[in-house]
Amino acid sequence: MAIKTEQRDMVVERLASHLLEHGLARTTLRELAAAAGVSDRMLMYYFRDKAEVMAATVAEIGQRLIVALNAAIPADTALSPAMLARHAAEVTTRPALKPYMRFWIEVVAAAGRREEPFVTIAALMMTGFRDWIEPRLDLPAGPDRQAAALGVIAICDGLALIDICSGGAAADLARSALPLAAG
Amino acid sequence: MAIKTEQRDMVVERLASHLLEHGLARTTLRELAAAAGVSDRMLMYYFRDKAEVMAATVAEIGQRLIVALNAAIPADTALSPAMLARHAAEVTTRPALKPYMRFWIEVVAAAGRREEPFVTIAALMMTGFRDWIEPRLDLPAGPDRQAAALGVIAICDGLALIDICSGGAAADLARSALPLAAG
DNA sequence: GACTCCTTGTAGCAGCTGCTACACGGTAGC
DNA sequence: GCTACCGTGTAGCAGCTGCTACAAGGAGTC
Repeated sequence: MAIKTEQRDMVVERLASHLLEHGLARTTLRELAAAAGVSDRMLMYYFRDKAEVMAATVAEIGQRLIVALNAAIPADTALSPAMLARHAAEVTTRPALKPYMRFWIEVVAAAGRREEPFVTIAALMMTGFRDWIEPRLDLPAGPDRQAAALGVIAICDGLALIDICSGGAAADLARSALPLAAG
Repeated sequence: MAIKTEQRDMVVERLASHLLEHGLARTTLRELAAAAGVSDRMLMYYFRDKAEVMAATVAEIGQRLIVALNAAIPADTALSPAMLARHAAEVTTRPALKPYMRFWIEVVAAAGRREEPFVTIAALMMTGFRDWIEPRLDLPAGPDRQAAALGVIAICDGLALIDICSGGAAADLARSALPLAAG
């Protein structure tokens, strides 16, 4: 039993890196198995089906993103919504985090077409982001702080979309214009 | 020849409605053909390959979105970036336009994984949005106006993402917090 | 040594994928 | 009437998809 769970964890780690690079869609079991260094037969031994593979891998990627965010903006930070948004947007548009944002948008797109397990995962990850942002805001807990956290998320995600379509320079422009556009 | 182009146009119109409802990914030629009321054989007669079908259909959907936006916010509008963003975000979160935003995010996700024809189409559509927003801003043409247009797009897209993951109420909350979060 | 169970390779299935070869009726031009 | 070409249906191909049946190696237990 130990071998199985250990192998499973290793597979998930490798798959996380692979999906971050190659995207969520158009993945086949054989491709995933090759990327994980196992046979597709074994993938179905470690996991019940493909959906379980994807769910575990996306969860792993979400965790990595949270870890990266923690490293950039520690838990004892206390900023105004505008300052945190500015800081978070600067972090999420860094080259190191761009693959995560690209991947996150793919998850949302899959959730938008009501495809499981992505509907569930997207909602979970959104909750994770809110729980990460809220304690870093210098606001008392409550509806206003929740709304501010959602505002910060909307800003980071909107900039990520611009970045994908028009590149980093356009995203920087958009970021500079946000105070004017959202005022 | 006339019949062919007429049929082609009709197919594109029907496919646009179908894709808006069912999403961009996981579409097969046979499914598309059934939705268009023709045989898959004919689909490949009207179009060179599946990519051409998708490109034409996505372009049609983009046009419909622009038409809907024009109806809501006419061309002779002249608003401050903040006011236009507020107005545009209110429009794009309406139930009638939600499918378009959901679809747009799917296109961006496909572009993010560098999948043609979506890379090209996403860039084109982004340009279309900018060209739609800029003349509706009460700013002189120039870099500042371009940046402001990008800011408006980032806001609308960010809110669309929130809407997909957490629902309309959360998107409304985020919208209300934007002045605070982007200040 | 016999037994059991975890782990793994081989082989393959049924269904779907994008796409195509081929045939054939209709219509326009001469 | 003949030819040429447009439009369309039938049938199917080669490759891929998720998933599985079967068998067997290996380690531990008695």
